[in-house]
Amino acid sequence: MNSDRFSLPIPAPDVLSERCPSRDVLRHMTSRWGTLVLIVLCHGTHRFSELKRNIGGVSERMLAQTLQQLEGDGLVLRVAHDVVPPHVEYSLTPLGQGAADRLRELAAWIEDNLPAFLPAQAA
Amino acid sequence: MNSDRFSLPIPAPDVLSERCPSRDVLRHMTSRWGTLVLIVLCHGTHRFSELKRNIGGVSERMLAQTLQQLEGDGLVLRVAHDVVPPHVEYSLTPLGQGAADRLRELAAWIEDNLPAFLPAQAA
DNA sequence: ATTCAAACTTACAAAAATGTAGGTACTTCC
DNA sequence: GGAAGTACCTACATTTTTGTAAGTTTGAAT
Repeated sequence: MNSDRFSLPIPAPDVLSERCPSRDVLRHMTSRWGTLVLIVLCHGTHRFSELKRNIGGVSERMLAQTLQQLEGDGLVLRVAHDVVPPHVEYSLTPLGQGAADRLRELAAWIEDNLPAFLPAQAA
Repeated sequence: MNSDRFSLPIPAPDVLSERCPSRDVLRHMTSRWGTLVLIVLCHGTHRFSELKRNIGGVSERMLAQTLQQLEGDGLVLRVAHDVVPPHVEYSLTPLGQGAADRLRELAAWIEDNLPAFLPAQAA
C-alpha cells in the first residue's frame, strides 16, 4: 500500500531518473570489467587466477576491486577455503545469474553482429 | 572461406579476448550515457533537447559526445534540417534497434529486481 | 534593440578509473 | 637455500571520463 501516515511515495524504479538507485546497479553491471566477470561466471564457479586468465587484459587490482563490488551488490558469492596457498572460489548468486543472463545475451548479440560494425570501426 | 593465399585466420568474435573489436562495441554500448540514449531512442525519434530532458543528469557536452560515438558506430542516425534555429533528429538504425532491445531488457530486469538489490545498497 | 531558442563547440578543471610495481604469508617442490 | 604459486593489498602515477561555464550562429518574437 506504500502510504501510511509516515511514508513518502516511492517512485517506480527508472534508470532514466537521476536519483533512482537502479542507475547505480546498472553502472556496476556495465562497468568495464564487471560485465566480463559476470559473463565468465555464467560458466560456473571460478578461482581468482582462473578469472584473470579468462578475462583478457584485466589487472589483478581491477579484478579484485570488481569482484568486491559485485559481491557488495549481492551478485557474486565469494567462498574462501582457509588453506595455504589460498584457495578462493567465486560464483553467481541467484540474483547474479539473472544479471549475467542478460549480459551474456548482449555480448552474444554483439559477437553475432560484429560484421555489421566493422565498416564503422574502420573510420 | 576465410583463407586464400593472403588472409590470416580471423578468430571468432569474443568479448573475453583483449583485442577483439567486439570489446570496443561493448564499451560504447555500455558507456554511462550510451546505454541510456539507446534506451530512450527505443521510443522513437527524438531531438537533442528532448534527449537531454529525458535523460536525467546528462550534460550537453556528454550528450553530444555520446551521440557522436553512437553515430560513428552505426547505431544512431542523425538527421539535421538546415533551418534556424537548428532542428536535428536522432533515431536508431536497424543495428541500433537490435542493440537497444537488449539494453532495454537489461534495464527492465534491473528495475523489476531492484528490491532484491536494496539490502545490499544499504551497506 | 534586446532577448530567446536550438544544437552544438571549446577551454579549463575536477573527479574517477585504471595501470604499475612492489609487498605479504605460507607451503611445497627442486 | 631459492623459486614458485595463491590471492590478494597498498602507494603512486597516469589516463580517461566527466562536469562547468562560456561562446557561436541566425532568425523570429517583444
